Amino acid sequence: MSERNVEIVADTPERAAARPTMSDVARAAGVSLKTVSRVVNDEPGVRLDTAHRVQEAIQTLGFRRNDAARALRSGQVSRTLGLVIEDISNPFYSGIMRGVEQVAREHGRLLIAGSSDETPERERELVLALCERRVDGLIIVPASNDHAYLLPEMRLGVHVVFLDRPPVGITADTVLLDNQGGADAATEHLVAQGHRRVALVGDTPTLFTASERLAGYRRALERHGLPFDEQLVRLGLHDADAAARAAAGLLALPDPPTAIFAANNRNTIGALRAIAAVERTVALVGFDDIELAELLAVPVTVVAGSPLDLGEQAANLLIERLQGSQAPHRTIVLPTTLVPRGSGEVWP
Amino acid sequence: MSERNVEIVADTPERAAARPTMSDVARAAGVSLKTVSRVVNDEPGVRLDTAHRVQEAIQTLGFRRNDAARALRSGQVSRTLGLVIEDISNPFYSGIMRGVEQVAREHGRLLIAGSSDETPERERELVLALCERRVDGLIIVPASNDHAYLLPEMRLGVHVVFLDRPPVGITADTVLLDNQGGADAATEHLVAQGHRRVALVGDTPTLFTASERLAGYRRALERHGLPFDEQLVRLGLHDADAAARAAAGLLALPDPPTAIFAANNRNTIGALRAIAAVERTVALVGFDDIELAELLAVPVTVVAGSPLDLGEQAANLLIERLQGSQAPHRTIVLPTTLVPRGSGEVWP
DNA sequence: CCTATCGTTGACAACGATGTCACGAGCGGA
DNA sequence: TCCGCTCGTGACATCGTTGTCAACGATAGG
Repeated sequence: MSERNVEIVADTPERAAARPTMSDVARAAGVSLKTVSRVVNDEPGVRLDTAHRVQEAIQTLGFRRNDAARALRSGQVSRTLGLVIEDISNPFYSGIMRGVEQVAREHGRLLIAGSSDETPERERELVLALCERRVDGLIIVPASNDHAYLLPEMRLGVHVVFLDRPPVGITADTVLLDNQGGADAATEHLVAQGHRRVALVGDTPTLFTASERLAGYRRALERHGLPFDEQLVRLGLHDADAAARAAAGLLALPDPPTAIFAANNRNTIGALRAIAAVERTVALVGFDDIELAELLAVPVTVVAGSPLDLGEQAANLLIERLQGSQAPHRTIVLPTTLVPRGSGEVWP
Repeated sequence: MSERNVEIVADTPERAAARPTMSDVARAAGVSLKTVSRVVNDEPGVRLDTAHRVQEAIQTLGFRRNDAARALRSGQVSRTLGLVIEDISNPFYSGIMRGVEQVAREHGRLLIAGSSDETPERERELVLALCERRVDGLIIVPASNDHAYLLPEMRLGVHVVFLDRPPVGITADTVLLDNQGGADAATEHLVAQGHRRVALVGDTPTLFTASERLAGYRRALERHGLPFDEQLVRLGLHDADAAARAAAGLLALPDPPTAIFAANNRNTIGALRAIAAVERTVALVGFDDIELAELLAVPVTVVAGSPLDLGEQAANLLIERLQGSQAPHRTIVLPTTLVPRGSGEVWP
């Protein structure tokens, strides 16, 4: 038949050798399997020179403990936390992720993360995949509108902390922002500057955060005896483009608003674009901080919580549970801060 | 003060029960362990009604396959990719992460990620922890200046792809941006506008990306017969504040530059701040895109590659290896694009 | 001098899954 | 009737590690 055509290329990756196991190390060091295990795990009861010989064998063979076997044998500790967020590449969520990572690292754990893209099925898929991998615990920014599917998992010992939005249909540890308070403060700030027609640009009120912010907005208006004008409220805006169109619509009204409260970072960006496109000055306060806000043509005033804090608090709650805490479920509400930078302090 | 950090107490979490195993399911369904395994893995050779009974038992018991045991028994496939980047919360890197995640998902894999914080030790720590967890492969944005420590791992079958910067001391698949070309194009663009004194604000040239961009800058200057003026070159600037101070220094020179090339996103932000602080108009082109660039007082012109693409390409290379490709190591260089937005097209 | 104790080590089972192989029932063909 | 075949199923070894317990020599105590 045809000759084999051997191709020799410099730098071709080498064929994989077999990973050495503890037995291999034991043989090389002339000790028993168990002794190697003791050395690897810093257990007491190994003479120093024995330990030394084992260490050397580990080095030369390039041994690395097989975590799967370890996890299998000794209970289910994967030393891994699972994180499900909406979109890894959104700065708000990557900030959260950073906070979670920091705490995880302090406790010797790694992070498996995935984006749910705001779809319930993907959230479920991710969560179940994480459970199969036996993560020690889960932190979830919910996209789903029913978390009953988590009940069996939780009953079987998976600890879950909800972040940014509360779970639906079950109770669990939760970390939230003070959405109502923040929205109230933002609106209040605009009213205090003398604005009487304050518009709202927000996401769909089926989202917990969106409806809370809407409620805060209404609360502030009511407190000041201002009417809630449906014409000035645009909801269901999930991306910056939709928000920009909605804001443009607001500004084109016969009796347009003099100020806008944008209820999340994407809405703020949209509102900014719409405002930039008209001659008038229009006041703007956004919910969530945005990068470079202070370098914009008109620096943006925002109310914001710290994503890093959110992540850290959630991770801390989770770690407490992993350490055996049987305390009742808690909901932690983190404050928001008003950061005046200019856009909220203007008047037409 | 109003209440902050409100804690709302709800019900107490239940004590963990034991997770059911395949044996439990088998007992419940009145079949053997192996049959359950077949059902769970969609293997052929199970009668439909048997399969159905097993499915039911799985449902009622809340069985979830133990991935550790599975991985242990059947080779080392954790269906997980490891990603080591500098900082999860930096938009450039979270863009990369998103790209990697997308490809990983298409191939049924999850992502374990960690931040190296640009320190070699942390990179090593992370990489080794990931190897212990037997990730199928690694994608690394190197912080270390010597990757020989990876050789044993690679010999033992861990596939590694380097991203954004090449490895040092070993060869492996690598995905880079066209740093020189991009820097050249940025400088060229400024020179074409008539600028003769173009400054450079960059990171330390021990970083591969920084030195390449410096080289591109020099190349463009030389091509146009312009002198390389050391006074106009500020290096070693790793964060926005340092870059801002350096840029301010440049602008305070007796014969200041009329244009600045900022060699990464943090440098660009610093330069923007410095420019905003002086009366003069100063041209600016940045390397890497920045969010909201188009909404800034003067929209920023940049040369940029797509972080998403970077991540996707790297993940694709890795997946190919996992599927057994023995091809020689490749280095893929992705192009950058010049995006003129205004700041690069001004003249004092 | 004999036992009790200690420090060090190893033999062996077990974790929960998968791969191999063998078994019995049912069927068609000789 | 018997053989050979397929189909559905189960018994059992096995992956690499850790927990349990026993064995060993050395030392101390009675």
